[in-house]
Amino acid sequence: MSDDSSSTVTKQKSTMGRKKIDIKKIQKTSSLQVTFSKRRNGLFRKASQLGALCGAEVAILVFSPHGRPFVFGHPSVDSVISRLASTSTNAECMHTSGDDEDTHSSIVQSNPSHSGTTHQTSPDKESLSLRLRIGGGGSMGLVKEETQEVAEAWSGGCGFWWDKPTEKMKLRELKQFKTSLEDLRAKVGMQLDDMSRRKLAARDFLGVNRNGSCG
Amino acid sequence: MSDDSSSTVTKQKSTMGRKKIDIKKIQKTSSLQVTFSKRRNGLFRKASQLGALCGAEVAILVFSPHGRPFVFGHPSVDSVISRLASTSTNAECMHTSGDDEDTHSSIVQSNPSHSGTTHQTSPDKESLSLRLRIGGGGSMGLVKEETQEVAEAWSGGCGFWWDKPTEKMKLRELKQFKTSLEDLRAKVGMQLDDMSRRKLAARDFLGVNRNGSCG
DNA sequence: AACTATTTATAAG
DNA sequence: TCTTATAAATAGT
Repeated sequence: MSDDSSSTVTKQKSTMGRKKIDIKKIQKTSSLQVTFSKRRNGLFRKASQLGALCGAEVAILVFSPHGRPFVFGHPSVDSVISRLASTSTNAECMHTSGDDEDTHSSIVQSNPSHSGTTHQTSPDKESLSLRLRIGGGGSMGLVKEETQEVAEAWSGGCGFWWDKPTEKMKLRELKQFKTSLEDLRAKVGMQLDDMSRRKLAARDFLGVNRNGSCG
Repeated sequence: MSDDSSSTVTKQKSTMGRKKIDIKKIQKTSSLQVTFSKRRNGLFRKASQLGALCGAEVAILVFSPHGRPFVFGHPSVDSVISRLASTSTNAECMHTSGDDEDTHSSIVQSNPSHSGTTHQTSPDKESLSLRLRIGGGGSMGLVKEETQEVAEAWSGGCGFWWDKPTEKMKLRELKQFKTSLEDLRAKVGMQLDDMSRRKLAARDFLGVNRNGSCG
């Protein structure tokens, strides 16, 4: 706000400011990492806001250029995936689009099981050796310190989680994840049959070519 | 840039401009829908850019407040989900990253199968009766008209897709999705066993309570 | 990791 | 849906 620009001294710009870039693969490794990190955070922030603002459920999986996975979920990844699984049981539609720089790959719609917004599960902290390299933080005056810790404990590590899972994982959550997967497996199994049936029915209904593209 | 504010006529602002809002559940239904739509698009755009810029793979699932699912994937949802599934099964080591500042729920790490960026499947448009209510797009001077159309066709329906799936779906993709699910089912199955084993081993190694919370 | 000048995203209308 | 003023995200330092 207040800036005595009336002064004679020329305040030279300390930075050039943000520059426009085109959406092409970044080549420079260092900036690639920085950008990935920044934008991943930005993406998750947006997702979080979408969830909070609209009561939407969101799950995001990201594989870094190096192949490292990052997951975001609101209220949780498991819940969203489970919901998709159950959703898919009754359903069938999907579509893919594609182009390159600014595009969505596919958009799917399914059934509304519950429209209520379950908010984020509170991070029950009964971690084992969770606080390994919590460090970080700093100027964040927010209430989600707890989540913060958990997230960092998850992301910062040198081994992969399935190798030394307990080093930074809550056994409770491991169990939950397992349950979730079992559930998913069961649902997927049902869905496969269900889908086959529906697909055939749909094809029949439409009377479309029952020769090639949709066997 | 150029604005002759020196003129006597007061150019009254046509809009009040963007206002700051707090990230709480929007109550007004109409603005909820508008906001959801805008922000979902924004989220997908960001995800797309992350993929293009960094060669990352991204998958997003969103359930609208009404329960309608929207999916985004780069290069495709299936590929990312499959990768997650397979990821959990193998193992190798790498280094860390880890930082976070806003609100993620959880972050997981896994193995780098391939760091290359498989780019998006080309949009073979052989939809059935896809263009039902395409309407839309007017002043969009971009190359993604197609994507735009598709997105609208998907989101702007009044019925649910599982009710009238074939109205906007490619049977070919249904088949692909099924295959993908079969694959996922298999992988999940393996992972479950793998996880059980590892969990027990880890528990043993740590000597933690083998009574309650981690059955 | 902090800082800004800018570009983008968007709340209102 | 289209515009506009402003809030936010972020590229480069």
